[in-house]
Amino acid sequence: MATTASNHYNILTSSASIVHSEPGSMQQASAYRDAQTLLQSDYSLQSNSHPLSHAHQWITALSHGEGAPWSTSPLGDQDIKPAVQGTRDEMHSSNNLQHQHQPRPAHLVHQSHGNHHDARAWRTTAAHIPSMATSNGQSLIYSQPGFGVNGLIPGSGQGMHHHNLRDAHEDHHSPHLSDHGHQASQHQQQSHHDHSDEDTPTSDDLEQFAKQFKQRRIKLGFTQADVGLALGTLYGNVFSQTTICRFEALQLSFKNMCKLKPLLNKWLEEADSTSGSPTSLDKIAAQGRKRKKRTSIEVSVKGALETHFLKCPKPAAAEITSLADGLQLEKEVVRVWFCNRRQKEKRMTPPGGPLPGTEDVYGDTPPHHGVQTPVQ
DNA sequence: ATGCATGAGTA
DNA sequence: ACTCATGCATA
Repeated sequence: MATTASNHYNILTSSASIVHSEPGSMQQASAYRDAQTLLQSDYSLQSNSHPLSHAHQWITALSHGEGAPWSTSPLGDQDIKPAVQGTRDEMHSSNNLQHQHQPRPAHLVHQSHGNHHDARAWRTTAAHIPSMATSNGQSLIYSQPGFGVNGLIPGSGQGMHHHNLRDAHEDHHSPHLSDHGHQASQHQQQSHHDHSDEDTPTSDDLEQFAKQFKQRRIKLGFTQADVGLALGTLYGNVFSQTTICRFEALQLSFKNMCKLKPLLNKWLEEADSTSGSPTSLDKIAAQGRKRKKRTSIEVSVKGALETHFLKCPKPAAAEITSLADGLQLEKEVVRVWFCNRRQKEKRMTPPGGPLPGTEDVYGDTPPHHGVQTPVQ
């Protein structure tokens, strides 16, 4: 095993620039951030080559037992996003990249499981009409006075103010799922397009937005990390470079994308209105937690795991144990691997391509995906 | 850009 | 023990 995975927990390794900041002085670590920043900018400017290309379709089909979180979770559905045909869109702050998605015929929702009413697929292959059109305006961005700068407040005591709004659900939206792919199943749409931002974007919307977002962000000279921090000063929610990156690459769940979009949208506005503000920021010092060192799994082992995943994406504890034993990995590592692998499947841009016959062989975890989306 | 990890919320 | 949102650390 090549994994450096010895049970070795260390505190803050790497970047020596980060020293322990004591409660009160959280202003260092800028060196670290800067380094990251530079690195990021570099990457960002390069073209991201991704073999991903296609339209996405997430058929969220949950597994039997655990399926159907939409009906119970406070946030309602997870990936079900019935194609909205409201022909309304937003996010045109200053671009002309929008497409117009016209009412698609109900995304052929074909759920097959008699018992589970979950599988719903909504493709977005739809024809993007290159004309902008967009009948109504949008401007669902509400700016609140108080923050002049786009989260890039120089030294404004932005030390600590992050109230978690972790559960910012988009609420509203009827959880009733009519699995029938009958067209005309159009309902539950906001009937007021005045300003409200309570519209559920379509996958296309998100895709377009993400694309534009990245574009603007780069033009404005911000790194993904910058944005993450800015969001913190704007909303109180700080996000990491990772999250911003995933947003841009559509590597988040649909629900997550929807949640982040408004925030990023607002930032974009602020950002380009204040395109010329000093950019001083600091990192919220939140260290001190021991984190297990990242285990690096050998490629061969990874292959084995992948194989098992295809056979059984949701192995039982016992199975995990034996698997771990066979691969000489910690059980926990294997368990987490599967969790992450499953989560990966649920992203907007699922991994792997059209795998031949490896779809629903396990009939439990319905396949959702089949194609991917072009990410830039 | 991504792999492995953490933790809150659930079932 | 899983899902989900999120991030540190790393390639």
